[in-house]
Amino acid sequence: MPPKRKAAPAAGGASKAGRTSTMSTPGPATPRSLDSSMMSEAEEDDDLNDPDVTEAQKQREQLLGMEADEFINGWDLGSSRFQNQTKEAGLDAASAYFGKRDFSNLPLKPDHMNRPLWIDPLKGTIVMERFNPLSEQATDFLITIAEPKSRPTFLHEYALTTHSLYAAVSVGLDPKDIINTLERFLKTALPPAIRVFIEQCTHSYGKVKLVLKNNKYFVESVDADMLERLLKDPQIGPLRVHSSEVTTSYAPTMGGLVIPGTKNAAGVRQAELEKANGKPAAPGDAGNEAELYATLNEEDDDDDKTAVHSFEITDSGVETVQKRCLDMGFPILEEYDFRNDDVNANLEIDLRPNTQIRPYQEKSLSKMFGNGRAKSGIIVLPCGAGKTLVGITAACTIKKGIIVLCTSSMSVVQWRQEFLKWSNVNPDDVAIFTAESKNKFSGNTGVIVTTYSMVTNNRERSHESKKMMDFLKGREWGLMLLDEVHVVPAEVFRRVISSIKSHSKLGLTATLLREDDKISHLNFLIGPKLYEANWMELSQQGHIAKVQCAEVWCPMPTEFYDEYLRASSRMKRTLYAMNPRKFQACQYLINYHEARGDKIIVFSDELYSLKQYALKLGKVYIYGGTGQAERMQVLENFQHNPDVNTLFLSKIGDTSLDLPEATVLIQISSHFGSRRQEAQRLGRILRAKRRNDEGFNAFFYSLVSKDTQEMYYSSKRQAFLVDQGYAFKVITQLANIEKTPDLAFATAKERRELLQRTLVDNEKGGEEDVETDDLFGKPGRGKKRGGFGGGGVRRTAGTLGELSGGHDMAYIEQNKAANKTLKKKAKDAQQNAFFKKLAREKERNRK
DNA sequence: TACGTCGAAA
DNA sequence: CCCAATTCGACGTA
Repeated sequence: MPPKRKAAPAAGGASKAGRTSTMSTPGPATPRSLDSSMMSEAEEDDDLNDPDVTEAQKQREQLLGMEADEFINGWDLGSSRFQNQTKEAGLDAASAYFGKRDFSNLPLKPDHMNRPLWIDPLKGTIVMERFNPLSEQATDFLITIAEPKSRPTFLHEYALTTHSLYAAVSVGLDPKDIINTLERFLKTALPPAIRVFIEQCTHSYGKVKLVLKNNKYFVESVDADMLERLLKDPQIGPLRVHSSEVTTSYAPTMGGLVIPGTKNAAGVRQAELEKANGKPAAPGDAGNEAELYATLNEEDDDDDKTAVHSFEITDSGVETVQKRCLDMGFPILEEYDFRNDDVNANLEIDLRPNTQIRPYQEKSLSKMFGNGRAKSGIIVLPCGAGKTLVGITAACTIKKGIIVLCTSSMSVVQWRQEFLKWSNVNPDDVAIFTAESKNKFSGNTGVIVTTYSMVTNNRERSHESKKMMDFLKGREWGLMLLDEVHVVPAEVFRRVISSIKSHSKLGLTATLLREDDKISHLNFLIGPKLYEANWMELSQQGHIAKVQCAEVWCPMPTEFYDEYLRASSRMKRTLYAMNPRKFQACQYLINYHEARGDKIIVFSDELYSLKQYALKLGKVYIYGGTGQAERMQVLENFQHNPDVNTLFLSKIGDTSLDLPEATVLIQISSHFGSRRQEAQRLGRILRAKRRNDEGFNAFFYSLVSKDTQEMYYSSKRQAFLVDQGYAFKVITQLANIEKTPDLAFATAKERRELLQRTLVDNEKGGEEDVETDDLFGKPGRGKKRGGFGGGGVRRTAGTLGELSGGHDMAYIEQNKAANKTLKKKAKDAQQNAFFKKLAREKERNRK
């Protein structure tokens, strides 16, 4: 067996590089194989060039494997255990010069040039050279078996995790294929630790299933011993419903399943692949769907007469069982054999004719339905890439009762509309369950769209809601669609999973990121990540907009900086948001992009500065306190009124607004280092319709006050986008900014006033709202921080900034016509009217 | 409309 | 390494 032979040398490969590899760096080997600390003894006397695998070696491998398993499990999913080990092991003297990441002594295969992958011994990640001709194939393969960690232009990093491997098996790969293919693509030998890890992960896959029958959950397995073992488990055993017995039935047969909206191109690709490889590809060689189907259908045929044993568990025990099984190494699968479900009514739903889903949507769905059943799991697509359509297509495939969970009532409405738009479902069958409306569908099955909190809330609720909840809980759903699934691990939301029973769950999100560690809970709450799109690839293919990202560094005028240094953290926030240089930069960018005809959204997490900016620039804004009607009005105008091109938003815009299309995004205050927020905001401009225009770019600016905490946060926030392949330019000077018409705070005097007003307003709690331009009245709600009045008027040293400086480190070439503000008068008139209307509205709201 | 509860954020 | 305290927003109910 070739893999074994190759793997054996790899065991010692790195740690003994000096002896075995002709091209290794002399001296103590620095980069070890994956786990030098635990392998070194075992390997010490290996003859690595021995072509034969001896029995002893096999045993040793076995042993290593166990350790390896333990070891890799520790390293799996971001554990620092591995890093610690390598740290402890220490690095040799030479490596100090090369850094820890000198891997030059890893033995390369002779034809390594033709192989795109290698394994980073420090991180245990698989690294792919994107420029290698085989990288396309390798990518297909890797996204099937591993999780993408980082995908900038030239080097992609993937990590093998238990879940990614389970996912791989679930689409029909077997360990041999994974290992062989990996070997084929690797420049270096596959470390045995990884091979064993793969074998172990894949071995126990699919042994245990969770199925829903007659509104009851059953743990099911073809392996009676396995079930026995689970029943004896101290955690799982008690969760069994005692009246129930262990039952036996027969697994159903599979037929060919066609996901609606897909092209039947898989077969063609398969043929091409075989040609490219020069041999018939082994099943799963490159993650090709056709192969997967083929493999599975074979298996299914074998499965025909397999006995299945099962026992019932309590509803509340589901999560525990899932978690426990995962911990024990038998991840419990949820697969819904919806085509053979004749208990639940079929839903009359199909994609509208001529709806063609995009290749990556098809790919992600084929992961879900890869074996003819519906697997639970998560699909990660950037915003604007059509997550909704993926969900709807899944619904149209399953054709059973569908429940959709969203984060806000806005997106509830959105989802319903999308359902009506993309499918032929009867509008009466798509019901909404929110605070406003609590309708059931007319027929005996249908689609329910609701929010997490509606379903979660178990406090006193209105009679209507209660009835509705009973309804939701009392039936079996075919598919639970979880929008923005990254919110689910929250303690409250996870209750949804057990209270509403669904045969399958599909989580959708743009960013499977949280700043806490709860994201891994999704693996047992919902299922493995089935697919994650590559943002760069999608934007190259024109599915999402190309984005220019830039970070604009705005110096702080000295008087501001002085205040900043001695301010409380709260005030610091306000101060660096109110930095007049930042304001100018913002004004400049708005000016520039409005002249180009862009629609601009400005985000500020800091409410005070949000309002100040918006008022000073005469732009509309929305924040949490903005009434519903006003919001709609502002959004409406932003969308359709050619004279309202800039919209200021608080973090309300992150989740709970359905924003119209914008092409430019400016962040003036982005306080926390939340990668998710950054990504989500970027997503706001990805759906730009003009994206297919030649050379069209969307713009993403992050305004950062120099030498403040913001710099740090900013880099943290960007981490995710950088991993997605976005490059952030740093702009220190905006060309001809001083020529901006009506440039604000151009004089030192104005800046001092701004500073003082900022200090005063924020000190005494700001309920006396800003005198000037108070079009919107004071905030509708929200208690202000107390604090004693008296607004200390601070002394400021008026120094003049140097921004008007001579050299242009120009980023945007100033377009001559750019500064011609468009139809300024008409605009002013119209906007004034608009503002007045809003003011009236606000006034009315206040009463 | 105000209040309470809850989540996210580092 | 974990926690704290704070802020803003959403939502449901009264």
